[in-house]
Amino acid sequence: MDIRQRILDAAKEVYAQHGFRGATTRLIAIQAGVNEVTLFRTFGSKAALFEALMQEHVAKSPVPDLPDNPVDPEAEMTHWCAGILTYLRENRGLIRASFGEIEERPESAMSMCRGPACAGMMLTDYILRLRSMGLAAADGDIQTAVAMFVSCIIGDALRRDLMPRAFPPVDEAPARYVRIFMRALGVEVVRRPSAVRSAAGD
Amino acid sequence: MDIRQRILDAAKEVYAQHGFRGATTRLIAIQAGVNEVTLFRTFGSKAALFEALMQEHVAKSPVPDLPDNPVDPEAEMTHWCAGILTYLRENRGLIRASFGEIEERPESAMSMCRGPACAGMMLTDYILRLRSMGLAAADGDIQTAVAMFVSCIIGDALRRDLMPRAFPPVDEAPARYVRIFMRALGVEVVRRPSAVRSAAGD
DNA sequence: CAATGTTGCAAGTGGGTACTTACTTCACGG
DNA sequence: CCGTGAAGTAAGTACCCACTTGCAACATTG
Repeated sequence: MDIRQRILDAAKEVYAQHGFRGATTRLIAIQAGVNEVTLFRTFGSKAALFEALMQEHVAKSPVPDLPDNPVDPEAEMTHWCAGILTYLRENRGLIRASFGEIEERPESAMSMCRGPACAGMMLTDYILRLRSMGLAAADGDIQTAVAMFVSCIIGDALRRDLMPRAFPPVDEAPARYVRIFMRALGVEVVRRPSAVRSAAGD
Repeated sequence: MDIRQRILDAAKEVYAQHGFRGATTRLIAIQAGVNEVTLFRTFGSKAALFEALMQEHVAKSPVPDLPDNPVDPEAEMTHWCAGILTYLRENRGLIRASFGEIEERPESAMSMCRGPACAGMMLTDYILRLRSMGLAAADGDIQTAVAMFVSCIIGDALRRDLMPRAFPPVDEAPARYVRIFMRALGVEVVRRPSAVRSAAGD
């Protein structure tokens, strides 16, 4: 594989585990299987390496999307939620480390926020569509409900390993979160023959 | 003030801003207004100092409580929520830094989790009391709703400064969160002459 | 085969960090 | 007024870190 990419991957892993200060160029080089000097020849400095790392992360953060024409809101939101959860869990270490260094390196934390911010806007739009179709209550506090939902997903991804008993089982979590969210906003459960089977147990 | 306490306070502040590695004994000593040698004479080592810091933090984390006999659930939960939010916001830096270093220093992150875990249990008990009084729906998924609520509060406290537009206004937040939470669990709004005025705007 | 470019290796530089040692200063109580 | 203990000061030790330099090994290409 490309040496540049190998170093970036190594940096990501080491940074997630040890933070910026703890991610020494030596550790990164060892993890990447290259010489430390090669690291400096490729990126110039540790700061430049991490700038490249953050750029790469923002460039390839895949937020799944919600359909423009809702058919089965529960199934659609559950699938969407599961996708985001998976992504956040895979990058758990990176996100946690970045948040922990907000005060010293705000840019990297900002990079991590772009995904959630985007997800929140997508969900808001989706609920507005549901409402205009008469599938959601007219008096729901959408902004707050969405904020809660997004925080909930982030919280699950970042804190589940610390306090596992505080969360519903991994495989049921997305469906359960969506259920609560729907009830809070008065979104009706649509029953149609073609609908994907509900993933939520009861 | 006691020199020991001054060092502890300084360590807390510097740690919140720079993390464990960044919180050098030199910085802490300057912040505390004492000589670096005094720090070592008092605590022995940097590690011991931070152990003491975490112990102190756990010892004095004030989780407000919910009444045993609910009268006005909305007002009571709103007040409780506001209390927790205030506490979490005051310790935002400390909590974020600890979470960021989970991989390297799990104990400190664990210390930070005791508060939220406790809060979740209190809220669960409270809702069960409401349900037994017939004030909450019998079919609500309490565990999940509580998990969402706790994540939501933590998310607000830790991420509001990063993405302020994603949250309801600070002064309205507790009331709004509680409203959504109540609706999700089918908790009825009680109207009594003696009840505290609802803090939630609509 | 020769020139070139990429990588590894060994060593070093300057600065920071945790922690120590030896000495001084100073307030306080007998 | 003298002894004691708590605090400051100065200097040093051993180590780690980002980053540099000079050179050797090797593959690619003309």
